[in-house]
Amino acid sequence: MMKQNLPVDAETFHSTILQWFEINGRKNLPWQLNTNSYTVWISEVMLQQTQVETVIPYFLRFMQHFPDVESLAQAELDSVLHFWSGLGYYARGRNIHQAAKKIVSEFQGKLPKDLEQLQTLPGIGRSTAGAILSLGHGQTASILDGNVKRVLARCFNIEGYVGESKILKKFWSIAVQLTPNESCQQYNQAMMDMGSLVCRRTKPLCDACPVSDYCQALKLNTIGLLPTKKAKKNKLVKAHSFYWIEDEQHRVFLVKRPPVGIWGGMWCLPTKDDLPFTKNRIIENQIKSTFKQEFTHFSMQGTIYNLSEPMPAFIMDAGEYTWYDPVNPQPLGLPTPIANNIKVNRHE
DNA sequence: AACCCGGGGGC
DNA sequence: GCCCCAGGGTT
Repeated sequence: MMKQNLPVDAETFHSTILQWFEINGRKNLPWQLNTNSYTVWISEVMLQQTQVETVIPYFLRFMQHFPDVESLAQAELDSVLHFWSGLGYYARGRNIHQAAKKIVSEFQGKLPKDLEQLQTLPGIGRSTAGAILSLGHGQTASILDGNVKRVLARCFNIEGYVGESKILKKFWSIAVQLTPNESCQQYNQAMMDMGSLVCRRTKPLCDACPVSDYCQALKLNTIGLLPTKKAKKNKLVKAHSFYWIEDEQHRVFLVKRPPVGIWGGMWCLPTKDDLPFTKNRIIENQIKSTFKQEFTHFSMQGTIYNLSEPMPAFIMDAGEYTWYDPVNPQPLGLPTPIANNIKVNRHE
């Protein structure tokens, strides 16, 4: 892996971090008492997407009922998920149960002491494997959780979203270079504590930071920009056509949309799907109006076409429909852009 | 309401 | 290898 020149001497960095940890680090969390690879594993998986304070009671209950790998492996999945209930990301609970069975059947009931073997267990990736090795087995191994990423991003001014594989490799490269052979356990714990207690996502406590002297982001005033956020995904713009059909009383033809999917169950101007016969009858200059509606995953560019020809009889075979009087409207659910356009375009 | 978080899984 | 997903907490 490409070596990068770090703007700080690694040993100086370690001793500063460890010194801070002695005084300020977390040392009395439930999984830090009687620590073993099993407690590290369970707590680290719980901590993957959940904060320390939330995890504590779950961890204690879990340990009471599943004190070791064997008890977990023998448990019913329902029981495991029961004690996971409320933590979220229930795949973690399923994974932990599956992994326990595998540990019993393939690893003699003991968590492997090898990075690659650990990662064959469901729910254990590179960072969690590193945590189990360093915190649980006292070995030298690197970790890279969200807190460590934040500390590294700022301290070494690493730009780029960590979701990109290129950037992730860069983070791992630096994390590995900084991982000390001495006191690796304390160092890893210290980096996580630093990230969550000092180098916080918002309102970081730079005055209390042990490495503020080396912090590139502090020097460059980029703390607030790092770590780089996920780029706003440019949404797909989808063009949708709607058709405006009026009867003699200037009522507008609406159809009820399918119960699921976008605007499920709402009343809407008909689309091509509702009026397949429209295909050859649309004349471009008959556009009545256009609108744009933003959704989470896409933007809808809507075009409403006039369709003033006499209604073919077979339209009555269409799905659920109604004639909607915009002046004295029925109490129906209409999507906002459709309702707005009907209001604007209604015949007075 | 937007954003965050490690790993799994589909493609 | 890339992208999306899960869900409760924080801001």
